Order: sequence, then structure tokens, then C-alpha cells
Amino acid sequence: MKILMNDGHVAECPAEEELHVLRHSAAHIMAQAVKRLYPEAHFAYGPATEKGFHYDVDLGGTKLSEEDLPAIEQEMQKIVKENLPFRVYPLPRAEAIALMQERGESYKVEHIGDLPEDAVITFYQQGDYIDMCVGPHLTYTKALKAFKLTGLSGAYWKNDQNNRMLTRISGVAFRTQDELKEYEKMMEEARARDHRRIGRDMQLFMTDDLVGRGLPMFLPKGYTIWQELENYIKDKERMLGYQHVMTPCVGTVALYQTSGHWAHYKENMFPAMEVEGESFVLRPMNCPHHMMIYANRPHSYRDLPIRIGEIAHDFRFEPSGTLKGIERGRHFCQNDAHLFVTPEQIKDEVASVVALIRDVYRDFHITDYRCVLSLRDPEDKVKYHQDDEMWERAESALREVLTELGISFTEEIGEAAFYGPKLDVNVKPAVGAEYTLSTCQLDFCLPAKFNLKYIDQGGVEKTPVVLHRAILGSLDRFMAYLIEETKGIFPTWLAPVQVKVLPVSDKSMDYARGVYERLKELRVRVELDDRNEKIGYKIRYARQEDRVPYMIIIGEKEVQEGNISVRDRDTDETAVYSLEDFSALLLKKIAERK
RNA sequence: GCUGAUGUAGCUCAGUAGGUAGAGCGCAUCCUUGGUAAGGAUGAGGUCGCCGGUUCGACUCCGGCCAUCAGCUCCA
Repeated sequence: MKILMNDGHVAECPAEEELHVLRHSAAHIMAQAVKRLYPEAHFAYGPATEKGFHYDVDLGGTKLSEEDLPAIEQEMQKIVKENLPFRVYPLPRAEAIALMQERGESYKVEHIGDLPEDAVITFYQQGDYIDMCVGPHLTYTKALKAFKLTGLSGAYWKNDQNNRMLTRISGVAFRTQDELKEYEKMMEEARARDHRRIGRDMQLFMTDDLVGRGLPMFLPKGYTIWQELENYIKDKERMLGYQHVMTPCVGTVALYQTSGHWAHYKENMFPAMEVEGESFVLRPMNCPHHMMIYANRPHSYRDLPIRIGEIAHDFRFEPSGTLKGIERGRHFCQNDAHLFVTPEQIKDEVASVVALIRDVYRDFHITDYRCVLSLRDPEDKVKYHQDDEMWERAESALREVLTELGISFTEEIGEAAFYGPKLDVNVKPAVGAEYTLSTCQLDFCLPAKFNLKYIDQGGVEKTPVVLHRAILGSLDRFMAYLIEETKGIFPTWLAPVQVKVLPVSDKSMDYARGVYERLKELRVRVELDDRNEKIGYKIRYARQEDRVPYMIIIGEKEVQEGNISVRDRDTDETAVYSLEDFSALLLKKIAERK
């Protein structure tokens, strides 16, 4: 594929760049189509994206609806057919501004203002459409062979919600029609994996308007998984010396004033409740409660590290537009812990947290994740606790430890908690934007605010350092992730129903019931399908609806021979066992969390 | 919260130029006792998201609200 570089020469495109160029040019072609249909349109940013492209457009008073997309797409097809050549030319800054002003492209003018004084400003033009752009681009419009407009949404100018909202028109583009079809198929599969859909189909959780927005409720089957996860992580933590506590979901406003949440986090909290002259809030985090537990009695350096863990219910007033099933709600349960350590212990404890994250990810086969060192934005005087020296110390300490541990991470400014920097481990869901699963945060701030102390070797009072960490993040979100990764086909130890007993007919019902009762005694999560249906129907149901790992089929043959036929979900193969042999194997598998 | 779209049975979806609704699956009952992914019959389910307005009459038209979805912003 030939591409037009911004110095005017035509080059062969490196294979790995092809899609990006294609998509970027698609954005320009779309802009041209939009300009033809809506001469009043002005353009902001129009980049290539992961699977396609979008352009943020200011249409003045014109409202676009999804019904208008086919017309824009058709106009794009027309432009492709016209096979217009792309041209490129540089302009001196003043002329560039003049050209954009003349065309009413105020966003481009503003963009030029943000560029360095000596920047070379290049313009790409196809037909009568001119766009300020560094390129490269296609050489002819006909090179765009497979694209589709996918949606319409809003987007803030420069991603700032204080700015004007523009109309974002999005599309996808690929090298060939086949690739496009492949993509559409993949998207359909992704939608089928959406945890909200599977959660409803499998009866894992529900929501109700009357209960409230962003307040999911776990149904018996979902809560079963939830409890298994809770036991799993608490068990791991106990082995690492964590002690678990239980604290209330409410605290006084004064508590959160002390911690600084009231100053830095109030926007995300439910408003205060006045009771008998005191103000209470639903807690958004558990740090203050755990600080008070630490402060409950004096500590020696010999006691540290103290690791306080809790599966804690939290409430955050999330903007309504951000709620998403159990991935992000206004109530959730954190797998939270606070590690109170001496400065010398920071490194070992961070290492131990990182090791735990890796261990857990191995258990759940999580391989596709990204580590981010989240730093404060020093310019943001509102969001962050103000203490430059403290931030300097915390950020460099955390960076140093992560580097020493050989973790590859990217740094992101303005992503820190108000009290300190964090290591975030991010994953991507089937549908939607990346989110944080695990986090480990280094905090020199809260221990001081709560005046926490320990007595060091020399008998001197010192302030401990606190690590805030969540491994499963929130159980809710972790479950959302698991549902999407497994498509609801949970490993046996997590499966809400582990075994389903399916009698072939009433003649084998008594025997089947005996098998069912025995497995129940062994604490296996077992169900008996005693409905008056054919065996084929029961099997289909057990597979499709419940995704049950094991089906035990009981007919007259099994009754006579005194054994059971077990059909394995994963292999689809049926084998004959004695009930005792099978249950021994099953219990072992469950105990090993497989 | 912002921009846009959507809201009909448990689920997936039809439907009416305004005359109070249908299908498939699921569910219940009966027949069938059937051996590894759909046996048959009958039946019960709907304040057509909620509240107002226009109209003789609104699921349909208009307004407001609520919720959901996509994206933006934000976050565990």
C-alpha cells in the first residue's frame, strides 16, 4: 500500500502501519462527506482509533441522528468512487491560521495555537476538502475499501467536560470486506459475552428501578460465586498474615474530614444524613475505619507490618452515565486491605502485594492486563492533598520498587488517589472501556492525618506508612470480569450448580434422588431435574441455561448396575463411574479450586 | 452529569394512517416413560416504562419524568 508522507513523497507503507493510515484517511473522507452534506460543519479532532476512526464535529444548531448516518456513508462511498488524489503541502504558521480562519475552522485555529512556534504545519487535501494534519495518508480515496459508520455520540472538545460538546461520528475500517465482516462477527460475540446479559440469563444478579439505579442485587446463583471468591481471597490473605475485620458502612462526616475525603472526594459521596445533631455519610472507602482500628491501641515496631483486611461494602455516588451492571455500581464490595508498615518495610510489602496479584491472576488465567503507575497532576490543586515533598517521596518510592521488581508499567499523570500514588492493574472488558481490577497505593498522608504512631527500636514515636491494596478490586467488578472471560462457563469450584442429576424417566427417579441426596450431603452444589421431560431436553437445558460442569444421567441401566453415567461439560464425553469414585474425584477438584 | 438512541409478556422481537395487542422460546396442566442439544395438546402471563396533555377515544400524537444502551467525562 502506497502512502503520502507529509514531506510530499510517496512511500510504501510498513505493514503494521497500514490500518492506522487507512483509518486516519477514512476520518478525512468522512469529514469531506459531512462537509458536503452539512456545509455548516466545523471539525475538531479526527483520529484513527483502535478499530476504526472518529471525527468530532461541531454542527452548530444542526442535530444529527442515527438515521443520517447511511447518507454520510453513501457520500463517503461516492468520494471513494471519485478516486480523488490526496495532496499535501506545508504552510507557514500565519498562513495556516489564515487559511483555517477563512474556512471558519476555529478548532483548528485553536489547535495551531497549542503547537510549538516552530512547528511545520501541513495540510492534506482531497478534492475541495482541506484538513490540517501530520499524516501520512492514502494516495487516492479509492484505497479505502472496507468501512462502516457505527455510531453517533457526544465528546467534549479536548476531552474536558467544561468545554463544548461536539458530535462524534465513529466508524470502523479494514483492509478488506472480509476483515470487516470478521470484525462484525467478533463484536456480536463480544455482546453475547457482556456480563449484564449473562448475569440475567444465568440468574446471577438483577437490578430494579424501585431499589435504585446502580444498585445491583445478587441472586442465589450469583451470590454463590461471590461467596466462593470471598473465601478464596480471604484464605490467600490469611496465609500471608492478614487479619480480617468488619466495620460499618457508615461513618461521621468528621471522620471523613479528618481523612481528607470530605475535602477531596465529597463529589463522589452520597450526601450527609443529619441524625440527632450529628452528620453521617455512607462510606466510599474503608481507609478511615481501618486507621481507627490501628489507632485503637499503641504499636511497637515489632508489631509491624499489620495487615488489616475486609470485604467491605462501599457506596459511591457515581455519575449516572458511568454505571454498568456489576462492573460499576453505586454500591460494591471491595477486597480491601491496609498494610501498616515502617518505611523500611515498604519494598517488601509492595513486593508481596505484587506477588499476590500475580498469584491470583495465575489462578484465574488472567494474562491480558496492563500496569499503570498513577501519579498526581501537580497542577491540580483541588483533587490532591497538597504536600509536594510527600508526593515526591511517595511517587519515587513506588516507582523505585516497581522498577526493582521488574514490572513493566506506564506512568499516567493525574490518576493518583488524593492521598498518594498507585499501581493500577487494568483490564479490558468484552464491551466498553478499560478499567482497574487491582490496585496498590502508597500513602504517607492518611497516617499523619490520623496521627498514627508506632514506637521504634530507640523508643521514639514514628508515623507508619500505609499501603492500600485491593486484589480482586471489588468482588462485583471481578465477577463481571470473570463472567466475560468465561462466558459463564465457570470452573467447577465456582459454578453455581456443579452437578445436575438427570433421570431418564420416572422409573429411575428414586435412584436419581438418592444420588442427588448423597451429593448434597457431601456439600456439592447439586440439582435434580425431576421434570417430566425427555433426557435430550434436560441435557440441552442443563448445558445452555446453567452451563453445569457435570451431568449425571440416570436410566434403568444405571439403576440395574448400581453406577452413574457422567457427562463432562468440557469434553462432552460420557463415562461410567461408581458414585463414590465420582464424588471423590469431584471433591478433589473442588478442593483444588479447579 | 453531558450528547444521542431506545423502552410492547420472564427472554428475543412483531404490530396498529389513533378504535385498549401478537409470535417463538420459557412457564403451568394433561398426554407421552422417552437414553445424550427441541415429542404432542391445552392454557395462563401485558396499566404496551411512569405521569400529564391533545382527542369521542392514546400503546400509537405532544410534553415532562424514570430507566436502559452507546460514547464523553469520572472511577474499584
